[in-house]
Amino acid sequence: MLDYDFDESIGYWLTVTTQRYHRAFNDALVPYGITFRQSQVLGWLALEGELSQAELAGKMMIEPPTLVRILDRMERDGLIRRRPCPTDRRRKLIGATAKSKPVWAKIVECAKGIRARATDGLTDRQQATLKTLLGRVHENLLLQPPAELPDR
Amino acid sequence: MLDYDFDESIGYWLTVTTQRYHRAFNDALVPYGITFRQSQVLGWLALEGELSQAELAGKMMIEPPTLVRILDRMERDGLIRRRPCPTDRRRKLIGATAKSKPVWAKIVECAKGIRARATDGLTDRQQATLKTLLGRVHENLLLQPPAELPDR
DNA sequence: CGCTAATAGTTAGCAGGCTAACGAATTGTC
DNA sequence: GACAATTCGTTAGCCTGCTAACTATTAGCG
Repeated sequence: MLDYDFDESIGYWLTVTTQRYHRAFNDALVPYGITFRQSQVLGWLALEGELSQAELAGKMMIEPPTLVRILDRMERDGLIRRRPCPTDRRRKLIGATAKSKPVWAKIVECAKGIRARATDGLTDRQQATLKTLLGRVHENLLLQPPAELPDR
Repeated sequence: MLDYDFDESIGYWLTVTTQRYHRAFNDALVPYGITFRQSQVLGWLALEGELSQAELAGKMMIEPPTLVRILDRMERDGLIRRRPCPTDRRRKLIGATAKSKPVWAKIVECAKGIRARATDGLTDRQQATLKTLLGRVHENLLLQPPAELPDR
């Protein structure tokens, strides 16, 4: 039996921690009928104003087809609006509706609450270290996989 | 406009880093026709031998209904076997098939490769710190959410 | 013994992640 | 100006995550 201890792996800890984080976030958002990803869409729109789907997908680091259905649901629920771009008929501009404004206020509350829970007992310095280390791992994995060696 | 900077949030870095990790892992496993979660199933079976679905779900930290379909696909592909438990007719014991053995060897290779890529440039001490901090965040979020205050 | 409670696995339904492939529109180039 | 390459949004199909609700079985307790 080949041994590989999942418990010792960075991947294991990334997986379970992120899963917990998303679950906590989504649980906290249930009363407002919204999800983690949907809240992130509203977050970017609040920061940047109208964005095309490609721009939004880029900022959220997800693929465009993934975003399409998230936006479909949000449009169905009246949280966002798709508007044809006046200068490029391929593009659609995504904007937050008036209905989403009060929801966004609640999201910020939830986000701060979850963050406080998540970082309980960690110093500011430790939190900064965590972000730095995660950033490094992220960057490492962004690079192309090592060139295909003619292995075997 | 309420401001909440996603880029500064621990949740943001957890999300994007874990996503990259899973994508890299899944990409590396494509040649073997298997996924990250499926490889984890084989990992636990290699470590522990036969397990019931509830035990397996517990170790993988996912809900039983999520595991059911993962196992359905693995059974369809001949990687695992479901066997009725002789002493408890509710339970089914999950075991790895002979066909999965060579696949498991490949998985270990992939896992080590991804881990090496992910931790490139990090000292052993930094890797340990990362795991410790992730463990703390995970533990924090495992606790019940703060008792419902009669807010508003 | 018998009834209730708890447990194991499943199904259904929803949200989200990906790739491949496609039509419509724009850009670039000759 | 016309044709190829690129970009944008979408659809289809697969895998993974959750909760709620169901069946079958076992455990607990009077």
